[in-house]
Amino acid sequence: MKEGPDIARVAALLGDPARANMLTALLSGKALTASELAQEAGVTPQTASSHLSKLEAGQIVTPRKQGRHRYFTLSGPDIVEALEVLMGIASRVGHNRVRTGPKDPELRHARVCYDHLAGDMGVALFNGLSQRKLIEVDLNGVALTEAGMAFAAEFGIDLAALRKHRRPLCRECLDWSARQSHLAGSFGAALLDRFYDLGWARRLSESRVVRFSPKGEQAFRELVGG
Amino acid sequence: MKEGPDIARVAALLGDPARANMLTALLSGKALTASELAQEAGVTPQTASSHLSKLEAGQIVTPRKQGRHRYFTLSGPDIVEALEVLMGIASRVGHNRVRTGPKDPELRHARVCYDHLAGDMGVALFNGLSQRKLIEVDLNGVALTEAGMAFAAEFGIDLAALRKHRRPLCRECLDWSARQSHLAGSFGAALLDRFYDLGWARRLSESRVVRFSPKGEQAFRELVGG
DNA sequence: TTCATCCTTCGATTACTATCGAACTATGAA
DNA sequence: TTCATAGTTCGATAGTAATCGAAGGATGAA
Repeated sequence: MKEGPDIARVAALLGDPARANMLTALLSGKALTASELAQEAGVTPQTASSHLSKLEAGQIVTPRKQGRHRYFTLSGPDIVEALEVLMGIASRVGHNRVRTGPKDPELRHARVCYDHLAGDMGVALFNGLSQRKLIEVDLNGVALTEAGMAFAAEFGIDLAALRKHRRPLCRECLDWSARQSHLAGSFGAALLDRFYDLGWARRLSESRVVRFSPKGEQAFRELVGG
Repeated sequence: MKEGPDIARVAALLGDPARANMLTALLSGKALTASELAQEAGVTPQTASSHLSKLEAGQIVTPRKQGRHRYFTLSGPDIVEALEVLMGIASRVGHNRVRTGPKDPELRHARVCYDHLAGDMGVALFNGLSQRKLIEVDLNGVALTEAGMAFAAEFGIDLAALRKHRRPLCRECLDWSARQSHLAGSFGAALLDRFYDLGWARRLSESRVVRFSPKGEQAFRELVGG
């Protein structure tokens, strides 16, 4: 008997640990099967199935059938945004999990977090840009500086085009392997795209690993180190 | 035993109907007392007290003691953002409440939603800007057009300054009295500020009502109608 | 001091829902 | 067909948390 859109229903769907684990796994951008999600969440397939049907009914995830598998993805950019904001709040208030990340050293080094760079190199990128005063961190979050805008143009990123979309240019995203921030938002995504285009790195198929070429890693170091 | 920041804890705090009602009420930007929040949520003071201590422990709200009252506010801009995103998702998937809004006709006409204009005039503003092609709505949300940027400059809004902050320029916010969208985001807030500065409108103290002067309303109509 | 108001703490109840074992369906492989 | 794998449905259990009545501070007013 109150106002407006029903926040509680949506938030409750994200508010169960098992479901939150599944959704966090889907933040990688990869479509995952019900069994994979069950394992990610640490529950049995039956339980996962129950959760997934709830998430599906609430239009948080979208299923796609393929053979005898059902692949799930997040149902839209607004879901990604919600998860990112919630991660930001959670890390601000100190609600962190104990485990520090995946064992695979390649994953820890450089991987995709939805559409931007995460892992040690993601953190290095964030810190490098920050030290070079291309981005600025304050209480309200992250933003590009004047110098950062000039850099973007020079690096081949069309900021005007990015601004056409609702998505924030810069967002801080806490890295669960390195326990530090890396850069999300449309600018973060655009940077990774440029790395691909420039031949610095490529994404391994069927994995979240981003592999840099020796030349690419060299160039990257100059970018963040200089 | 999983990764990163604990989304579930935060989301669960927002996922209870009573708490969600309180938080939605706080979106007005006004500090509210525990009793007021209890009434907004439709629960007894004891229950509200329990909820509020949880929200406080989770750093979702911040209390301020004044006499024998305790005033609560949302603890940061990230909380506002989270609520707005969740409202967007909820309205997208059709999770809406039954009641359509406050009875007070002045509140329905024009009121503050945190820091931007809501109510019938908020909706009129959104539609007017959209018809004049100053803003553009697509699947990903709302964005300023080229013409919109020119308009902003002319109207005395410094977009470059707004872009310094993380907050998105434009965001759609569902209006619970009119059941239509109005404009949130830093641009939406800046517009309302200009209305104040130009003397078109003022905010009644101790209320969410925005009262336009006759001349102001006239000018507003030209802005959105032309 | 006495009283009223605002809010909290305590305890008991109730209702919900996450969980898993067991059994069932559907798809693909041999 | 027969078997294995992926996923779902059902039913029972258990743990959790929302709720409110009753009682207890704390603050301000008279």
